[in-house]
Amino acid sequence: MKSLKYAILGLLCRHPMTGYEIAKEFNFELAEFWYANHSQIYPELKQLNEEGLVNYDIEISGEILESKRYTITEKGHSDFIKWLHKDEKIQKTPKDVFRLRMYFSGNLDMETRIHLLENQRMQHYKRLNSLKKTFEQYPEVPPRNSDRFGDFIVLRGAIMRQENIIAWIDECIGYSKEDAGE
Amino acid sequence: MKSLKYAILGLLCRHPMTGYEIAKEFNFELAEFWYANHSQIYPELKQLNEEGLVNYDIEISGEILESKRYTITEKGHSDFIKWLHKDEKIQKTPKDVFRLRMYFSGNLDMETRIHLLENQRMQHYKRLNSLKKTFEQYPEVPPRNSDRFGDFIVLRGAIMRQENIIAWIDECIGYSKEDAGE
DNA sequence: AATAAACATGTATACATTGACATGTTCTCT
DNA sequence: AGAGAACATGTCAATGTATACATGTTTATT
Repeated sequence: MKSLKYAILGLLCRHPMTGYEIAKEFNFELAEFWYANHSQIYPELKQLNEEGLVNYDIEISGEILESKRYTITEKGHSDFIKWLHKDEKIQKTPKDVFRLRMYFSGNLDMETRIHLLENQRMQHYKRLNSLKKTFEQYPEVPPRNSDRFGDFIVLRGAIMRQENIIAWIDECIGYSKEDAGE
Repeated sequence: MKSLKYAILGLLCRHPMTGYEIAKEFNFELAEFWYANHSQIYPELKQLNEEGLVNYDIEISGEILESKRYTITEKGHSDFIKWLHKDEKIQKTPKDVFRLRMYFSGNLDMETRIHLLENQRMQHYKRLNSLKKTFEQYPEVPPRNSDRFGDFIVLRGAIMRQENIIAWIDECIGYSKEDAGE
């Protein structure tokens, strides 16, 4: 696996970053498909440094506050590129607690079932809108070789995924309401 | 979270099962949204038994081969129903290694990028077809209160998800090929 | 001047998950 | 009669992840 390793190396390919900045990326922009807390990132950076895949320079803010700005090494870069080229089996479909609930929804009365579905729908809808807002930053498809192209297609994928979940929930609500009067 | 606990209790709500049978479910039918190995299931069943949520009877096959058939207790049932009723925040969007790759695809030449996309597409397409095959078992929507209704909507969701991933990959291929001649 | 938010880095504990180790029985097919 | 698949249950070690613990500085706001 070791995907975190490559997620970090990939970011450092773009430009040098501190652990703090990487953690921020993993909790905002990238969060649509990857995330990690700083408690995972700092030890990982330490290890990558020991393996010679990254170096760092210490920067001082103000009087004494230190931060380590990590730079990818040549070895780190080639490791990353190698990983990026690998053909991959599609991953196991992700665990989904809500689908697990719906799988067992025969144990719920129709009212509760619809309530749960509509609650999820509402939340996914909000999320979709916030993604669409972000998407407005791209009035056109960015150049295919820029970093922004990667950002763009992944964001587009997140929107499509979100719309699809909502469509599924709508279908479920529809099925549940069908002949509900009988 | 302890979702595994409720996944198991939910199955046992339907009818008594052995650990082996539960493991099979988690690696076939349910695998579209949940899975676990037997190495996780057996200890979990042991604990559920200690908590008084399940009981078991020992069955003998042949001469000596023992299997434990687990039954849900009243406490187990009410615990499960309580969990099933809970409103939930939507879960974090799942990690996705392929999207991570595509996020960094600016580092790949166009040929490799399209190759990776088409490879994923092919695999997802196969998966979609096998889901559709399973779906043929449902010529109509099962009764809303049957267990099969849960199976049905979750399978429908899996198909929609799969179609959506393929649509996204097609978009990505389209964007990548656009003005590729320049 | 005080407070809160953001910057900055780390460790520790608990839990979840995977894959291997470990052992044996029963059934089905050839 | 033998082989292989399926049945059946468990443990262990390593890895991955989440949450909390721990400590402090700098910047922006009031």
